[in-house]
Amino acid sequence: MDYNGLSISEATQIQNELRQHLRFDYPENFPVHTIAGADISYNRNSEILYAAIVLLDYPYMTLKAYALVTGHTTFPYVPGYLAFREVPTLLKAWDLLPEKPDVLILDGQGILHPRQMGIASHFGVLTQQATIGCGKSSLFGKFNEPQLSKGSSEFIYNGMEPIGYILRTKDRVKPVYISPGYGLSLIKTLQIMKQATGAYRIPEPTRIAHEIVNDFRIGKLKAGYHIIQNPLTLF
DNA sequence: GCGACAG
DNA sequence: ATCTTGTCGC
Repeated sequence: MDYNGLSISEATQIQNELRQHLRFDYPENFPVHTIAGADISYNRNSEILYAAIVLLDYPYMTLKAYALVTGHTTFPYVPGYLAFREVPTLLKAWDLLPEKPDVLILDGQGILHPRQMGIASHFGVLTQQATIGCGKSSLFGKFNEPQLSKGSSEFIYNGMEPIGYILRTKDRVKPVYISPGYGLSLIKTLQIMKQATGAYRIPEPTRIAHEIVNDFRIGKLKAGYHIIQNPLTLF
């Protein structure tokens, strides 16, 4: 499965179709015992993508396992269409997981998107997997600056409707942008992301995924599914 | 028309 | 996203 060769207008049509399948009504007592982070890495000017999905237990955030794969894309990076570039390779890594996590965190936006179809929503609609988008910068929406202390947040609005949060994950450090991708409510999304945040700006699932995918890209780790033998408590 | 613009 | 050294602040 790939989106290579698709035009932007065709991609927009696909987003408008997929958005009809969005839902955020998974049970309020939705059990979360495992959480995963997904990330992509690549070399400049290369069409080869490196993907990692890391599996951690929740709420302790201990790394349990991870899947590494490479993929190929000719779809360029265009703001608003990141999913068409990265999702196909992420799905390859996803298929390698013997057990799926309760929640998957993606590097980018969920419904915090012009058509409510950021990468986390796109992946979620395709897989029916509960997902959350966690971006390092803003793509869409209006908001006030949160207080400087860790844990402070403000709603991000699409007009009058709150569709995500700007969350300060560390004192006096640039905030991150959180939104539901698929399945989970706004409030549950924020609660999970606060719990998944440790001592660093980037919440653990995404931070660990980024670290591991880079080790993969530079040859320190090999493709495939890996189980951690000595679980390291991250915090 | 102008500015903004995930990774 | 990646490249890349020093530097400012808590």
